[in-house]
Amino acid sequence: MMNINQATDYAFRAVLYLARQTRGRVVDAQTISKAEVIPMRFLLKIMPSLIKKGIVGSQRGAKGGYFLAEDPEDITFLDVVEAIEGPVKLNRCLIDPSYCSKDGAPECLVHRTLAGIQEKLVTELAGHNFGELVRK
Amino acid sequence: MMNINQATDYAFRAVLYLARQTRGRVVDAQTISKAEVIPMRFLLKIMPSLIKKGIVGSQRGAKGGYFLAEDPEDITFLDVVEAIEGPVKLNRCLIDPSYCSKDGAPECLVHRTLAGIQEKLVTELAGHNFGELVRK
DNA sequence: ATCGAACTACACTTAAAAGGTATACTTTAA
DNA sequence: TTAAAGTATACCTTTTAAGTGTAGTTCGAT
Repeated sequence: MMNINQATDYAFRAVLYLARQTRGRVVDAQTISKAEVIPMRFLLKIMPSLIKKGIVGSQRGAKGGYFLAEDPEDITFLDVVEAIEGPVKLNRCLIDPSYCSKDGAPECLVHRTLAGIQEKLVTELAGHNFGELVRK
Repeated sequence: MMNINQATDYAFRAVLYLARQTRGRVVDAQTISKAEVIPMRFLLKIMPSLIKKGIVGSQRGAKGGYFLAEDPEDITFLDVVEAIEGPVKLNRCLIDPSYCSKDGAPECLVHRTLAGIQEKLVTELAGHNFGELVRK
């Protein structure tokens, strides 16, 4: 069914929430959790992935929280997907040919076609950023 | 990670195999299984889904097997994906809003954006057919 | 200094889906 | 009438998804 997972869906919404704040504002997890209806502990678990990717930053301790680390215009849907799920791959074979039961046969037209479709998908994901969403 | 599943991958290859035969030729499961390196019992399990969609036909009994029920030009990647996995949906919310923790709020820009991306993906999948692959 | 608010790390649990296998049955050409 | 071949259904095992628990660490405020 080809879907993004729940964690990514939550991440999109958390990033959009932060993108809507005045630049640099620090918001604590509970506030985001309530506003975006994301289970608190789950949010706390996925934020580090966004941090590692450089999308958000965090401040620990009292009055701590999260803030956007980049300009919303520079954060694409692809960035968030990759932060949470790793590289997009329509088919395992496209990343690791050892998964292919035809063993990465270069003549596999199915996989070559999927590779082309995947490229279009990646381009499309990279074509939407959070600045665009904030302005809507 | 957004991928199609193994069953769909096998289905692509089975359909391509049949598309490469002279039109209407009946090929039994074991032959397809061996040629395309697809576990026999698994292939037998997924073929009925292709039949229900009208992509392939079957003949039971001795000398039975499967054959392509349509012109390869008329069978798209989307057809096969939908036969095996059902409708493409990047996010559960896009099919069933009750899954959305924000409960299908029409103002959910994330989901609206994903809907647009999904549409592009569907178009792309529908843009590749098996006649094209056979000619390559 | 220290207390508590807030993030971090990591392990655990539960449920669902993926992937595959087994058994029994039906159809049909020879 | 029999063996070859697809069909139906149910089962099993492994992996992934989604979420929770526990024990930290950091740091602002007092």
